[in-house]
Amino acid sequence: MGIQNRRERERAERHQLIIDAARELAEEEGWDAVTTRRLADRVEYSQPVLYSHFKGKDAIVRAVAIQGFGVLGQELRKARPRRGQTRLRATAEAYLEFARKRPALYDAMFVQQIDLSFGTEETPAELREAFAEMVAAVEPVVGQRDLETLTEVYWSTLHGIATLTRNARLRTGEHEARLELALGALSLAQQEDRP
Amino acid sequence: MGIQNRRERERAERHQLIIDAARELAEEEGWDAVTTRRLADRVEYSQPVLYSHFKGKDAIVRAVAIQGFGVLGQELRKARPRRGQTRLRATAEAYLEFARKRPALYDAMFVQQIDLSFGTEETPAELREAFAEMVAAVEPVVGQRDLETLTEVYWSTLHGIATLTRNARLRTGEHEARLELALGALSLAQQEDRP
DNA sequence: TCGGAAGTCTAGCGGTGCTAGATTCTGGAG
DNA sequence: CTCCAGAATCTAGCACCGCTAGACTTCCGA
Repeated sequence: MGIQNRRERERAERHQLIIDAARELAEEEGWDAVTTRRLADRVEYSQPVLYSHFKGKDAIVRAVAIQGFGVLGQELRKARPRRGQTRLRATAEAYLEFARKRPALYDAMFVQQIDLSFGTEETPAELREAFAEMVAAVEPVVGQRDLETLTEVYWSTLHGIATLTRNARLRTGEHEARLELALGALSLAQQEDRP
Repeated sequence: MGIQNRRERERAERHQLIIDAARELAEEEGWDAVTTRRLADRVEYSQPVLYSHFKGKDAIVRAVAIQGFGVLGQELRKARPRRGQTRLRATAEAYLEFARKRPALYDAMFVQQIDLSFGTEETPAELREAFAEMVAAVEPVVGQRDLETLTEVYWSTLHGIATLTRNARLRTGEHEARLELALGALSLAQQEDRP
């Protein structure tokens, strides 16, 4: 009994060890460098051990991505508006900073194909919670509009800025101006609604 | 002389044949299925022939992407506003339709890493022209704002919607509502500026 | 007619994700 | 303490990947 317990605990630890090693390797050298051989080397087990924990490489990336949503959720939760700053802006800045500072993690969450759908029953809690933070940020400016839809637009804008910036498709150095314009646009309707 | 001419012509035709075959294969089975072996099979030449035309596989994807921007530019140019529709909306709808109907092409342009930077001197004409169409769509609603920056925000929003929709990260069936909200937000400042 | 250049191919390198089957380790029964 | 079943782990290999050296074939011009 106790032995079984220890084994399960060790197994869970190794499971997490693999996920961490994959994330670290990706953050150091990009996802192209994350091969099953290098990953196995890093955790000091042979390749087949990976397959006793995950169905395949995709499942490992997927696990990294889900935990990435957990980290994103934390970052957004921590982002409290500074003096004179709206929550909409504080959250947006935190989101974009996350995308910029952890490109490999963001990649796993959004660029690598990992078959992770939102808004269905089996959506992991991490995803739901991160989305909830964005809903809360949008709520103060929603006005007459539909809250969830507006949040999706807000998120899309941030995601678009994040990815286009990364691919060098936007002018550099205009980051602040873009954010200003984007947030201004999303908020303005609120002012419109006031008499 | 005439012989040299014919050879160059044949070479150019084969160059385009390779690009078309790569695009078609990607559109049929996704970019994962585009291997140099299968591509060589399809154009009925051996692998090394590909390398006499392109530096490597990346260069082929890059060529597909650039021509993709050409197609996108055409689609946006064709998209004239219907009765009572703004150009901002007509262009947005054309953009999103392009992303939805040609996912593999859109992938090459934005998801596959192809080292294709915007806004520098060596930016291909196709990219510049597609961007110019978006600038023209945004111009009527720019108000006091900076035109290029607003276009980047517009583009980011569309790109975000396109990619998140594809990865099933947004609710299905709310497409129209999202677009309505997004375009409304981007346009509203214009009305604000009026006395 | 024939030599050389241009064009094209075969065969192979080191890598990939993944797995069958051999081997080692472990813990409880006798 | 010994032994063995089953769990845990590894070695070795498959079919495929991007890419290329070097052999071979084709064709033009002297």
